[in-house]
Amino acid sequence: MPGNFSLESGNIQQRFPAVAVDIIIFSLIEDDLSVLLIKRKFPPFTGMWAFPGGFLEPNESLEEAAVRELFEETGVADVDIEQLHTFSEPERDPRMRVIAVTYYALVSIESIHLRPRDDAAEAHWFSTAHLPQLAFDHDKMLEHALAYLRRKIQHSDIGYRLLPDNFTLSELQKSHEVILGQHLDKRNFRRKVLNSGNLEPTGRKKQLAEGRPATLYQYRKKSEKHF
Amino acid sequence: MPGNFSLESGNIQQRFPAVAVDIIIFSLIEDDLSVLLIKRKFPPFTGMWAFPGGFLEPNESLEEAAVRELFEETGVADVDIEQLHTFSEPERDPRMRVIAVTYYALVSIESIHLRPRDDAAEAHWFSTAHLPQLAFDHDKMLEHALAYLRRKIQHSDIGYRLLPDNFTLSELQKSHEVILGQHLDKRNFRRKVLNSGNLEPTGRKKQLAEGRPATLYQYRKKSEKHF
DNA sequence: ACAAAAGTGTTGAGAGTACACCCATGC
DNA sequence: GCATGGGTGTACTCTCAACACTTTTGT
Repeated sequence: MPGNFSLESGNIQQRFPAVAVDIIIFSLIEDDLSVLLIKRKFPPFTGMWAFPGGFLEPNESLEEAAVRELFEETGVADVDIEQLHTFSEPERDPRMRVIAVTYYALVSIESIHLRPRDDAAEAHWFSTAHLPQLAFDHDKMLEHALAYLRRKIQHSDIGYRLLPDNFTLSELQKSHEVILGQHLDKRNFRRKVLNSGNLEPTGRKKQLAEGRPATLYQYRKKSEKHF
Repeated sequence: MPGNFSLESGNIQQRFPAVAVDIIIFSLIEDDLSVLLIKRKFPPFTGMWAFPGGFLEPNESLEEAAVRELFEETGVADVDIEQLHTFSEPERDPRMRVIAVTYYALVSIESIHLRPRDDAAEAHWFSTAHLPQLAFDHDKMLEHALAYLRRKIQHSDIGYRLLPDNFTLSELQKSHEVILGQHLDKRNFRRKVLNSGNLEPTGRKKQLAEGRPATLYQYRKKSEKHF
C-alpha cells in the first residue's frame, strides 16, 4: 500500500496503468473442453480471437467489471466467477500499460444464451484442443487457468458445473475426464462422487438415450473444497 | 481485454485507477507466526500499521514492484514471492481508487536484515496472534493469505522456508504446527517429511541445545506441490 | 437376439492416525 | 542421576487403483 503517495512524481499517464479484466468461460461441447472467445473489432490484433473482457469502470469492483463485460460482449449472465492470476508484463499490450486480472467460470452450455450485443464482435466457442491464435498474452492466461482447473478438480466436485442441473454419472465422469485429459475408471469414479455426499438422485431417468436409461442426479451443495 | 479502447470516454483520472502491490512476509519468531508491518508516515491512516507495499512503476511488472517496495521499505531482499489475490473494492482507499495486488513470502528470520531506509517508516515484526489494527483492508488481505497458507502447507513442505538453511525436524514440525494452529504427532510428522524425499541430513548436529543434540537437515528441492 | 450404455464388488497398496517408551547429552 | 528434548515402531482405518461381468432398454 502507498507509503507516501503525496510524494510520488511523474505524469499521470505513466503512473496509472489501465486495469482490465478478462474472463475465461469453460464449457463442455460435444465432449470437448471449450472456451468462449470473441473476435476483436478494434486494433490491436483486429480480427484475432481473445477472451471477453474490458476496462474496469470507476465505481465497480473487478468482479462486477468481469460480470458486466461478459454480459455486454456475449450476453452471458448469471455465472459464478472466481479470480485467478493478475498479469502485468509491461509490454503485454502494445497500446499502453494494461494490468489484466483474469477470472474463470464453468458453465453448462444449455444455460448459455449467446447473444452478441450492440457493438460487440462475434462470440464463439472453441475447443481448447483446436484454438486459433489468441491476442495479447491470452494463451498464457489459458494455460494458467487450465492448470488451476486440473489441480482443483482432483480434490473437488466442480465438474458438475459444466453440466445441466440434472445429469447422469456418466456425463459427470466425462466432464472430469475431459478436464484431466485421461480416462477414469467407472466404478472408482462413481464410488468417489457418491461418497462425497454432494449428489442426490432425482428419481428420474434420462430418456431417449441409447441403451439402458441412466439415473439423473442433481448437485446438493454440501462441501466444496477449494484448492 | 479491451475490445474497443479507442471508444472509451471519461477523464483519465477516473478511467485509470492506481495499481499498488502489498507484500505479506511471514516468519517464525519465538514460536509465533509473525508478519512484517510498517508504520505509515503519510495520510491516510498515518501512524497505523500496514503491510509494506506501494505503487507500480511504469516499466516494471507487479513482481518487480513487490520486490522493489519490500526492499525500499524494509531493506529485505532475496525473497521468493508468490502472487495471491487482487483487491478492488472501490472504497478500499479513501484517497482514490487503488487496485491492490497482494504477494506473500515465507522467510527465515535469520536471513532478514531489517534496515528501514531513507524515508521509510519503522518496520516491525508482529505476531499474527497480537496484531495492531491494520490500515485499509489489510486485515482482509491477511485473512486471505493465512487461509491460503494453511491450505497449502497440508500438501507440501513449505514450512522449511520459515527456517534457516539447516534445521532440526522438531523445528520443522513446530513451523507446521504454528501455521496450522494445532499439535502434530511427532512420529507421524517425521515419517511424513522424511518419506517426502525432500530432506537430507547434513550429518551435523545442533549444538548448545538442552537435551540430546538433534540432527540438522537441509532442504533438497525435489518436488514441491502447488495448491 | 443383439447393440448400447448403465450399473455393480472385491482385493491389495499406500497414507494417515493413534499411541508410549528408550536414548544422548549437559549439568 | 536427573532433566531435557531427540528419536523410534506397530496396528488400525481409510482412500485409491486395478479389474469384468450383469442389467436394462430400444430396435
